[in-house]
Amino acid sequence: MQPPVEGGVLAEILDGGQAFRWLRGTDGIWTGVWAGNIARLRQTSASGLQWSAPAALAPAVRAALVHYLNAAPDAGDLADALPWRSDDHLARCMAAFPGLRLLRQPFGETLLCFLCSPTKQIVQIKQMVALLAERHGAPLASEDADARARNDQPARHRLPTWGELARVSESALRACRLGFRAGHIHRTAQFLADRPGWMEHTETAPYAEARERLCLLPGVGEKVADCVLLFGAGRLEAFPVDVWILRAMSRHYHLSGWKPAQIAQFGRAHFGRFAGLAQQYLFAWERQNRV
DNA sequence: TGACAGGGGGTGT
DNA sequence: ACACCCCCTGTC
Repeated sequence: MQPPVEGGVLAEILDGGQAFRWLRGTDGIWTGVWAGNIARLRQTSASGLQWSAPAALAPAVRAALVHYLNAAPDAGDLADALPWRSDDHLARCMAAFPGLRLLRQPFGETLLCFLCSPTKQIVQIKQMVALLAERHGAPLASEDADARARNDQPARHRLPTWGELARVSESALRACRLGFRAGHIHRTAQFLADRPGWMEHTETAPYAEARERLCLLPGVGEKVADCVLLFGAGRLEAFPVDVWILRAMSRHYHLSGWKPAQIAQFGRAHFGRFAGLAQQYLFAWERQNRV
């Protein structure tokens, strides 16, 4: 596989707020689950990456992983197309996180994870989705039950589908430490159950239409909609504005006092077609240099 | 080791 | 502007 990253950038990609289902073992190996896939990733050198998967699914996981990590050889071209030549702060962010990239996660799973995200930090979001998977998601078919028993490890589960979530009570969701997010997820599941094909249509609709449709869902506002489109649908024009981006734009672009919607519009205009990638660099830099 | 605030990557009213 | 829900974290 094409070496995707350098240094600590792998952690920023897997555990920096795009995805919530990667865990780092004490040995430094990352284990992640998405859709029916499970993979282990290890940084072997400054820019080398090693992966493994259960033997039965290794060929499928290899293909899925290349797509998921956005690791095609031309992935770097996207970053080069950003206006770093005329934007000193962006250039600085890009230099600090060489090889940073946007994941291509399953659309429905991304929606579920970001419905869990409001006013929560990464550790807590990971805890919620882990409970959702464990209690309401199907066990991964590929895992070797005997090996699990020997290691005394619990089975890994995929996240529940929206069809599965539609059959889970709100109180059962609340028991997954979701707080007020349980109602949002419950009502979104009912909404989707009543509208077959709604998600598929939304995933493939033009950006503006897809964003409007997502905002119809309970608990989805402009920020969450943009995260779902950016991390779960490959829409690089999406520019999620959270408190970190608000802070970054205030500090480095002299836009203090601007409202999130204005910042989003500015971001798309200033950074161009791949504004969402620029957002990810700014976000990573701001979070690393938090006060 | 344990109790106790404080605040959190947003949305909806 | 404020409630929503409650878990993590820092502090005593």
